[in-house]
Formats: sequence, structure tokens, C-alpha cells
Amino acid sequence: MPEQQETAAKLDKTFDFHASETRIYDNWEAKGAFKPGRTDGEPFTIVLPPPNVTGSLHMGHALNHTLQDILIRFERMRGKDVLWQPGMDHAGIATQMVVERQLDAEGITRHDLGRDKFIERVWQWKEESGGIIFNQMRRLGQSCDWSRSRFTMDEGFAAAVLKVFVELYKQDLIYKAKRLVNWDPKLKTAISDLEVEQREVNGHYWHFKYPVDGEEGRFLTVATTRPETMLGDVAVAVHPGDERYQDLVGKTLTLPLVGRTLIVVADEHADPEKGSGAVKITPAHDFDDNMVGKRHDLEEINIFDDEARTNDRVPEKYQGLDRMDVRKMVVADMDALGLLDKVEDTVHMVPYGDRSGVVIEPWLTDQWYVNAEVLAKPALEAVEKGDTKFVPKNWEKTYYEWMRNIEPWCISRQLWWGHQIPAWYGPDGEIFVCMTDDDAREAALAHYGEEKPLTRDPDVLDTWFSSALWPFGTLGWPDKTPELQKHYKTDVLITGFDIIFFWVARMMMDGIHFMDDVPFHTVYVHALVRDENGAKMSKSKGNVIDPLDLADKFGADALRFTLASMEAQGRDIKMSEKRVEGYRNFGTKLWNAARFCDMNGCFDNLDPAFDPAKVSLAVNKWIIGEMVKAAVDVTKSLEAFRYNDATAAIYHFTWGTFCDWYVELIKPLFFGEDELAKVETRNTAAWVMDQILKALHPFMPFITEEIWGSLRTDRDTDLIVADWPTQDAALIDEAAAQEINWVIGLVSDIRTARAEMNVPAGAKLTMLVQGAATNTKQVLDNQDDVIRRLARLESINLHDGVAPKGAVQVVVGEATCFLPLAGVIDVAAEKARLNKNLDKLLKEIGGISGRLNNEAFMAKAPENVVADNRKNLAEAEQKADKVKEGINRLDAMD
RNA sequence: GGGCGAUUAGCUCAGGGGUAGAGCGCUUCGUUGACAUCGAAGAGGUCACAAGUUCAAAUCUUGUAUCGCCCA
Repeated sequence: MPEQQETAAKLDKTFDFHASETRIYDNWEAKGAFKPGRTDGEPFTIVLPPPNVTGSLHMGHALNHTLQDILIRFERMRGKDVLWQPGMDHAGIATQMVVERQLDAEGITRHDLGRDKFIERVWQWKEESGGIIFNQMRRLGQSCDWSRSRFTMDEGFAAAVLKVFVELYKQDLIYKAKRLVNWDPKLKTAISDLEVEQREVNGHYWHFKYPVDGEEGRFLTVATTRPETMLGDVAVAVHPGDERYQDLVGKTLTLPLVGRTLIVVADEHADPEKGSGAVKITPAHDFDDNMVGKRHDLEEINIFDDEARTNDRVPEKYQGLDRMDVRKMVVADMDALGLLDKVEDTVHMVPYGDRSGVVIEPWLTDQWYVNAEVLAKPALEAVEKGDTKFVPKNWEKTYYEWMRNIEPWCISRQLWWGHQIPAWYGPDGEIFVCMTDDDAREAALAHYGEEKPLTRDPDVLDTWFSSALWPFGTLGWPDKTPELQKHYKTDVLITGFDIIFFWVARMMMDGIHFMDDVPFHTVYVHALVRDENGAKMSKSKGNVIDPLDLADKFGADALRFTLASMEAQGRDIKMSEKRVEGYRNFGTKLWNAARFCDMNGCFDNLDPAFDPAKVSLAVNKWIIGEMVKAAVDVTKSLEAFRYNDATAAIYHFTWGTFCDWYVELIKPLFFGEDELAKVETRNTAAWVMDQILKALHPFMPFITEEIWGSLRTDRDTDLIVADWPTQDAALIDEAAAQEINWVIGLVSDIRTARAEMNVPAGAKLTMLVQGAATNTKQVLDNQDDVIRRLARLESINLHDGVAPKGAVQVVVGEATCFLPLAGVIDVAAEKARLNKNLDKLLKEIGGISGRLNNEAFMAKAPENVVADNRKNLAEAEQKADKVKEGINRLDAMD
């Protein structure tokens, strides 16, 4: 006993993750385990979707990062030259908003500071408070190569971004144009379609009567949800096939309140079914109307300033007002004139800025655009050809849909924080797009023949414009670095579906355009993490679960395992604390199994030449084979991105096979006298434990590394860089599997019978076996100790002749086992139990024989299915006969 | 309006033509020399509905219903 306690000291009673996680992580990092650079393996590369510099870790990150780390650790153990490239995104609008809020608290605005000082402030903020997410990622064990971390505003990366801009401009793929954009009047910048959130809102349809010129008393009624825009109306459209208005096409109306003359045009845009069928046209403030305007060459009258307040293009009494105030005035004035026909309630979609939360105003401005259509074509083809695959595949449809209907991409933002557009303007408006100030001056000199003052475009680029070059920009492009050559294209991109358009599509475009190859061969699209009730987590709903809280409570391993096990393809994850708790318990289970092995000397005096192919005991052959099957399952599942299958395979093997059965099966050996058997079993247990630790490591890196390091002092490497478990099918021994599975079946059946017959758990019974075949007898002999221990039997004896009276009966294959209960057996209960068994068997027999008697089945079903059915039928019939015999015996006792 | 997905045990979800699965919860039993963060046993399901294909459908097809999400 004292000896055991001494060895047991290697592991405490449970894994203290609070005390261990940081130490383990720091050790990995200190040893450079996260760095790429091995020369003997294929590259394997993942770029981390760069989190916002303003961001802190939420459940979506935890999932996204964990899925990446699992693959990274898996491939690292498989010997690949692994690079997980981390970095951060400067997040133009979000970051600027954070710093502006700070300034606001100090009572100043960014304009008080000026651009340079403001940007200094942002950098200062970034150094102090930015990127806390990286430390949070460390806590979850993410093994990125932090030494290579990049920031989208870093000097080198910024130069790459400008280079992309300049190149695309030279190729006429970037241009400047005056168009309607989604204008955010709070942030005072253009935003892209994707940054606009369409919300369903309760509103009204106001029906206005516009007088027809030259026809006293005749009006054309138009309906609108935005009365204020009437001040910018230039026309009214009716459907060309709408007979009601045929005579009005080409005629004019007078716009009330303003007095402008409107023309009536025929255009498909007007829906005869909707409202009156006539629709007012405001080309400067509505995307559809703008198209109508283009088709009919209508004037675009902009009535708002950059804060969506009315400008001097509206009558004086409406000038300088907020759009909502103008709306009220217009409605009231129209009503007063008797021109308000009616007001209907309606539900309609209203665009909101996803950052600012205010109503977006379509507004005419000069902006820079990428001709996305041209870039999209090869990006589309790459997926069609299979150069890049989406997993699950159905996301390809989403990608196609968007790419095939792609719109010009507005890339300029009226912000200060970001990559300033490298365009300089001469006094006459001539544009010089160059990498640097000096280049621009030179170009201007060449153009004008003399020095002229230049001003740089004040706008910055959309943040996604820079993250589009993430997969090659982080590897050193435009320089041809060794990293770029080795690690581009990258292997897998792991991301949420919400940024397929924002980011994935744009990386595809830039990657193919600039690197002549897709940026990754696989895009794995994962689910959204929801709360326990299936609601999307959001701060405003207050249902956010902080992953770090869960990691504090149950350990990072438990959280990671939970996320992976819930990551079934194509379904959202409802996060539940109960699940995390369960996997914490799983870790404890593993921990204690390791303790058990340790206490029995499994990690002392190991045979360095131990060969799992050469073990002799069935139980050891069996567990080695089962281990290999589990390792194959985990491997195949990970290769197919089937995370939930991978976790299930290792979980069930570890708990359901190793702990529940193997550990129990070897106890008699450990407590027995056969030293040779002990040695073999210790070596086997140690070998299997190592395989488990390896296979589990990608999911639960901390506890596995801790066990790995604690049990033995003679390890060559840390677990993180150990080799992946063997999948050698030659280690699977079917005969041994059959023997042990038979034992497990027998023990389970006896336990069931005991429990159902209310035999006290502590009572040791004798067992008599009747009709056992030779090999069954052999197994009974081999496994006598084990069966007696696990089934709580005093003795096992062969029995011929008459069945003993008053015994519980268990039928296993050809044999019947009797457990005499010395008169205490409840005959009625035992009969009921056997009848229940019989019913089940008869039902099965009925089903199978029905099938086998069906001519069509026999003719058309594949041979192996027929053979299986025959076998199952024979087995069930044999068993049913034995059970019937048992029932008859009980009947005879009555 | 278009697209995608879901509907399987009390709950949360896997599975995907050949006997219906897991975790949690529940019931009964358990101080068995790793573990009560545990062990043993058990109850619990017309796989939403309808039609079709098939020797065989929870699984494939079509339709219906309900509920999500994305895009107009």
C-alpha cells in the first residue's frame, strides 16, 4: 500500500486546470512548438480570420478558433510543416468609433484634433487596449505562430494593400464614379451593401395626389413610404401596359409644395398591382428610382446633405431640417392642400447601418469602385472547377448566387482610420494613382511639364479591401518570400457563413488575380453559436455566454471538446453549460484511468522494445485492435471535417471501451500472481493510454499534455509534437475481439438478469453452464477470473443433465447459464422476465423470416444482406428455443 | 417572391436504404483496492404529415404543415 501511494502521487485526484493551463501553454510557446519550419513534411497552412482589433473573444470566435486549432494540432502531429498564421484587422469603422467615443468623453471631436493627431490617438489606443483577444485565444490553447502575427495596418501589409489598389487601377479594375451609395448619415461615410441590414419596420403608405397639367381637377395618385423624398421628385412612372394611364404617358404634372414640373414616364418598374399603380421617381434618393432615371435620362436632384438634412435644393421653408421633421411637414402641408388622398399602415423593409444603427440614406457621391464583375469571373470558375471546395457543399450555391449577381464594390470610406487611398489630384482634377507621395509628384511633373500642387484623396479603403489579400499579404507578398512560396495556396479556411460574401469571395478574387492560384483548396463553413434557447447571442438581448467564463468554470479542454462535439455540419449550435460540464467529467474520467494505470505500475520499467503486434493475451490484443479502430475513426472524421464524429469516436473508445471494460478486465491480472501477464498488460495499458492521449490531444490539449508529461520522465517530446496514433490494421485481431466481446456480452446479460431479479448487488452467486461448445468452454476457462469478478460470481462450473431448480437463466449463444438462487427466486418474476425476452426474440424472428419468405427479397436483395438475415434468424431461433426451454422448466415447477 | 435548412426519446442533438443512437434528465440499485466530476441496470421513439420509388424508406422523390436563416 505505501508503495501505491507513492506512485499515485504522480497525479492528484483531479486535473487542476486553473493551475496547469497557463504553465502548459507557456511551455509550448517557449519551446517554439507553434512555429513552422520543419523540412521533412508537407506544408499545412491556415490563416486565422483576423479578429477586429477592437474585439474580445465571443463564442463564435471560440468555435472558429477551436476548429482551426484541432486541424492544426492534428496535422502537426501527422508530421506536416504547420503554419497557423494569426493577425488582426484594423476594423476601420469600429475602431474609429471606439476612439471617437473616448474623445467624446473628453468633450472633443476628431476634427478638433485633426487627422494626424487623431490617427496617433488610434495607434495609442491600439497599443494599450487593442488585441486583448490574442491573450484570450491563448487561454483556450490556440496554437498559432504568434511570432508571425500581422496587423492590417502594419507598414508592410499596408504597402501591399496600396500595391493592390494601384495595380487594379492600372488595369482599369478600379475607377471613380458618382453614384448612389448607401450613406450612413451618422458616421458620414459610404458603406457597402453588405454593411446594410434590412429591417422590417411598421410604417405607412402615404397616398399623394399630384395634379395633371392642363387638366383641371385631374390628379395622379402616388404612394410612398418616404414622403420627404417628394421634394426631390422629377417624374412619375406608370407601367407601360397599364391601360388606366396610357393617355398620361409623356404628359406633365406639377409637384405640389415645390412647383417643379414632373414628367410621366412608362417604365416596367411601376407595379400596376401596388397602390395606385403609379410611382413617384426620386433618382437621387432611391436605388430603383435611380435606374428608372438612367433609363429615361432624368435629372438627379440631391436634396440632403451628409447628415441627411435638407439642403438648398428644396423650398426655403423645408431647408436645413432633419429628414424626419421634413416628413411630418410635407404630410401636414399636403393634407392642408387636400392632396393627401389616404394613409395606410404597412410593414416594409428599411435599411439600417449595421454599425451605426441609423437609417441609411441612398445618397449621390463620388466614390471609388472595384469592377467586381471582372474579378468575380475566375473566382466563380475556380469553385465550379473544384479548385476550391466548400464544406458543407451547399454553401457553394450561396457563393455562386452572390458572385453571379455581383455589383460594383464601393471601396472608399469617409473615415480617417484605415489605408488612405493612394490617389492624388492636380488642380484641374487630374488623378494620379501611385504608391507614394514622391511617385505622385513625379507623375504630375511628367503630366503637366511643371510642378503643380497636389492634394491626396482623404478617403480610406474599406477594411475588407485589405483583408481580401490576407492569405498572401501575411506571407510577405509582394516579396517572393520562402513562406509565400511554401505556404500559398493555404489549405483550409475556416469561417462562419456570414462572411462568405464579405471576405471569402473577395479573397478568392484577389488571390486568383494576384497569385494566379486560389487562396485555399477548402473553405469549411461552420455554424453559428446560439444560446440555449436557439436565439442568436447579442449584447442587446443580454443572452451572451462568455466562453472564458465557461473555460474558468470547466476548463478550456471541456469547452473545446464541447464546441467540437456540437459541430455537426450544417446545423447551428445551441450552447449548453450541461454539455460542457459533461465533457469536464470526461476529462476527469480519463485522468483517473491514467491514475489507475499509474498505480498499477504501468509507467514504470516499461519495455522500450514493446511491440503491440506481439502481445499474447486476448484482452490485450482486443484493446489494441479497438484502439486502432478508434484512431482510424478519428483520423477519417477529421480528414472529412466531421468534428462531431471525431469527438464521438475518441469519447466512446476512452470511456465506453477503455475505462468501462478494459480497466475492469485487467484488474484480475494486476491483482493476480502471473508476472508475465502483468508485464505484458502494463506495457499494453501504457501503449493504449499514449494512443488515447495522442488522439485526444487536438481536442483537449491541456489535460492530455499534462498526463503525458506527468506519467513518464523518459519522453522524447512533448505531446503537442508527438506522432499521431497508429492506424495499422494488422493490429486488429478478430479472434481476440470475438472472445472478449463474448465475455462482455455474458457479463452484461448476467448483470441485467441480476438487476431485474433484484439479486442484491453484493451477493455472490454460483453459475452452472449447460450445453457450452468446446470453444466456449475454452473461453470460460481463460476468462474465469474476469467473469467471476465482473458478474460477481463465486464459481463457474460446467453442468450436464437436468437443469437446477430455482435458477435464473441466461442464454448466451448455444449455452445456457443457470444462477441458482437457493429457493429465493421469485418464479413468477423470472417467468415474466423470460417471456419478455422471448417476445422480443419472436418479434425479431417474425420480421426476419417475413423477409426471407418474400420471393422478391430473395431475388433482389444483395447476397450479403440475405446471408446476414439468415445468420440473425438462426441465432434468434436458437436463443428463443433456449428461452422457451427455460420457461417450460419454470412451468414444470408450478 | 427566390434560395437554403430544420422537424428523430422528457430536453439538446447525431445518424442517413437492411434490427433506432448519444449526452443530459428520470427510475432502481451500489462505501466492489482509478474515478460519486463515479459504477450497474432500466424506462422512454408510428423518426412532423401524405403520396410515390424500392424486395426493403426514419433515410431517396414529390407535396403539405410548422419553425428558422439568407437574398430581393
